[in-house]
Amino acid sequence: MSGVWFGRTSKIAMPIDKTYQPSEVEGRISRTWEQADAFRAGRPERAGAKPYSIVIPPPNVTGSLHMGHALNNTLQDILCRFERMRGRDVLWQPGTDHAGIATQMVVERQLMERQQPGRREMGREAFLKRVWEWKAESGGTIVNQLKRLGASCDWSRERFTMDEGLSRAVLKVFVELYRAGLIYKDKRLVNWDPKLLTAISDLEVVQVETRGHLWHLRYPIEGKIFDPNDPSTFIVVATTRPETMLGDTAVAVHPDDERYEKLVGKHVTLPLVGRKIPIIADEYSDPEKGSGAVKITPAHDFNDFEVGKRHKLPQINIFSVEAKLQLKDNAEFLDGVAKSPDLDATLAMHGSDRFAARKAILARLEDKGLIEKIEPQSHVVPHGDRSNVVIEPYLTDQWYVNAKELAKPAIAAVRQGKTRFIPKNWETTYFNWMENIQPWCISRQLWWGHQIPAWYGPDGKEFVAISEAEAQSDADKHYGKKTALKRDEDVLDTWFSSALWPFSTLGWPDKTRELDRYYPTATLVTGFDIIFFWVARMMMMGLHFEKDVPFHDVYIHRLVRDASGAKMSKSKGNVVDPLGVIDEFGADALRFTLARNVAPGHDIRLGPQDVENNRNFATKLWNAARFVEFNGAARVEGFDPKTAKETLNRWIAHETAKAAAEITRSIETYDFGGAAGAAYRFVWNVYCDWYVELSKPLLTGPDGAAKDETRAMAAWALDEILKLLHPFMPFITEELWAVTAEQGPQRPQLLALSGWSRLDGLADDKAEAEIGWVIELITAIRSIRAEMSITAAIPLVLAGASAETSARATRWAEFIKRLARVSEISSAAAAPQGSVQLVVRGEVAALPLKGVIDLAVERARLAKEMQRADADIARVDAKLGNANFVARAPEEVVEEEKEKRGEALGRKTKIAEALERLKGAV
RNA sequence: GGGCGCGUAGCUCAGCGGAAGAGCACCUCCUUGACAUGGAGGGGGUCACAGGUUCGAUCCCUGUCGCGCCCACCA
Repeated sequence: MSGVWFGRTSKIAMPIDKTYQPSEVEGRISRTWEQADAFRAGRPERAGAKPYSIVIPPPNVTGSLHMGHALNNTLQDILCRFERMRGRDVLWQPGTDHAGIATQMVVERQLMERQQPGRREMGREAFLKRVWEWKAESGGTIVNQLKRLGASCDWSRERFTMDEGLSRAVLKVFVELYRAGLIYKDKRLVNWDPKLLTAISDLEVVQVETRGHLWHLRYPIEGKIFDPNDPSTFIVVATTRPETMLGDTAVAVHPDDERYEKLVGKHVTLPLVGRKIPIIADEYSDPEKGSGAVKITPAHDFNDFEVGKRHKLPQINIFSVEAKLQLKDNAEFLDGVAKSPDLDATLAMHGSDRFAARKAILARLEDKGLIEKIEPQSHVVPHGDRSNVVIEPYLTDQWYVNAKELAKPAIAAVRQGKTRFIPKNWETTYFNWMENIQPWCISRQLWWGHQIPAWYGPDGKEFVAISEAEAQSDADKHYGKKTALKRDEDVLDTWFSSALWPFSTLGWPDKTRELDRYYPTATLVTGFDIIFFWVARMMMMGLHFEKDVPFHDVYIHRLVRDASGAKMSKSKGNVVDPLGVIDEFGADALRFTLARNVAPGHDIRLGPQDVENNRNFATKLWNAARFVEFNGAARVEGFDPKTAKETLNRWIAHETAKAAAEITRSIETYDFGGAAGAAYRFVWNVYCDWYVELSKPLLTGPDGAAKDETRAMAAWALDEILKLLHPFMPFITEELWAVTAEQGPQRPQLLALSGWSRLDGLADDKAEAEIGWVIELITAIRSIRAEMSITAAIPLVLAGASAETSARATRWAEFIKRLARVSEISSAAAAPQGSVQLVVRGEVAALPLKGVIDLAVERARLAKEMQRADADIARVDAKLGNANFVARAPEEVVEEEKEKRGEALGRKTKIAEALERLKGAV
């Protein structure tokens, strides 16, 4: 058996402190876990166990723990600890992501702040060295924070997307996909970030609703003399981006648009440039939009690019990489344009930023009467998710993955149920995206990342290989002589390596034992926001390279918001730091709050009030354990709850089994909120509120078999509670497990235990009926006491009670007296005059309060109850009187209604008698 | 424009075909030997609206209104 053995050697001081102090306990418990090495996958004692694996969504090395991480990892930890306790061989694979753009930005910012030479000044090699240094210093932060949360990852297997093994996987995947024709280089428009100076993928572009304008421009028709007052001398095009007009190479109208029929085939003279560009007919042009004629700028617009290809239009790039006008020495721009004063003025704008250029161009067009009108218009403008600048469609050479091809098996796998999403409706989202997937641009003009394994010969021919030596040898063969090669400078999209995570972390491309044992993984737990970025791509890569899905279940959770439902953001200043919450309330309270608040279809709100409440829950549990300890309720080796004789003990065993079943079922179905809620109710409302209270007379009473049994049962049920709660609240449960271990046989750590509660054969309806009656009776009496403000002890008379009830009353007399503050219990044929009469499970309990109670108030109370009984009877009668109901409803339902009728009638009779007797009292 | 989700107690949410639930908040009372980070009791809801299906609808279907998210779209 693994793990540290607790027992008399434990250093924990007894007795247990009055309140639970997470800050004192958590660090110590963490260390014992580490010593026990029980998070390690593949421990010898679990060699024969079924594996269960989860790969962590690798946080950015730049990151520090935020609430999203806290939620995500709490849920994974619940699953891992649960499965570990069920005896599975659990691998929770941890690691971090190199986060290309984010990390490069962080280090560049640091250089700037320290006024050190920038990236380009220091050069690639020195800069990368610097990033690695930064990683060595700061990269461990998030891992340590995850440990504070209690994440039971196999830390011995921690990986980094740029470590040696994973880099090897990346190389191999790239080369193999290249050779299979699934990775290729292409010159087309990409989303270009003019601030970060790199291409980004479609997914890294966020569309921002912006209030802008629609400018209607007049393009003079060739061969006519432009006259602002004569529409036949020009054609109007509408645009939101007038500055791109310098790169226009056509004007398109719809083929069926009669307004422009005669103009098709003619040319216009592009203002400010003087270029003659054709008026073409293309269905892309929408007669409903704008003027119905649209300017075509193939080098700066995705749609225009396609139109340009169809019509073999030239592509004129007018921007530099920084999105400044690049006109001088721009052969494409100058090609076929005659010198003119207008052109000179345009060339003078060379180097101006795109937004400045827009203003300047509009001013010049205005001067010339070339603006027909300006309409306000709101539209969406693409922004870079990292840089937050406007993204420019830009014509460059980039590497692409043929995602359409790779998506096919990934779609099929979900259709066939090999991978299922929880909640299921995310499958629709997945299909929608996968079925319309576009080529994935994977090259980035960055330095930090996996450099693309492509080398170029002097003629630009590419050689893709796993190593430079191999590429060189291919090149030498190709050229027939030793030829100097130049390596592609770009690196891969960070998500490229993340896509391999489920198998690269297990040692792929080597055929490792881990790969064999833990792939496919069981479950992926992640946020909906990275379904496309990550989940879909892991599906594609996993299926392609391992011929199997990377995970069977994908559990998708939503966002953590603040108490008022607002998204947490630095700018709003409403970010709740999980570490701060842990410091204040403990990791268990935070975890339990997150788990309890998870609700499918809803974001998770997290307020301090919730965490505090769950901290209180931890305290409650703590004190229950303290109570058990005070009363010498030590665990008894081999105690079998089935052998319990005391009804109370049989009842708590029954309730424990019920709770265990509910919690188990809920975790199995990923209903974390349900599981945590069931645990909460069982611990607080069943064990603490009733079992502990009802057990007091037994525990403080004289020694005897009943006392011994109750001690054993109290300890047993507490143990079960600790187990059931451990996945949610690992620290406090482990601590209490250790503390209670001091009073009884030695045992391994909770975490290492293979002993999840499977409590069969403990159901006991008889015990439930008896204790249920006791509880309801006590509750009813308390209610009357509170309502009537009675503080003194009062007698209880059971009126016309059955033999069974009388017997119960005798057995529970002491408990009822104590908990309901009853002075004595007697039986009578009928309730004494002037008493309050309570109907509890069909029996009348009378409180003789003549002189104490206000008879009018009591009459009103009974009348109200009578009304309720009448209403119940009427409702049931209406149903049973309905021939259709009796004929069509299922037999059980009809039977149930009849029983309800009987119950209600019985109740009514008792209440009527009570009222009658009350009259007599007056 | 396409898709998804949500409107249930003051707030956050369960329930999803057979008599409206929890936690918090609120009100009243209580320092009794586990716990005031506590205990006892209580008030509070035409389950968004309108139709339909059904013996029966908070629950299923259709529509309307409101809220949120995702994808696509710089004429």
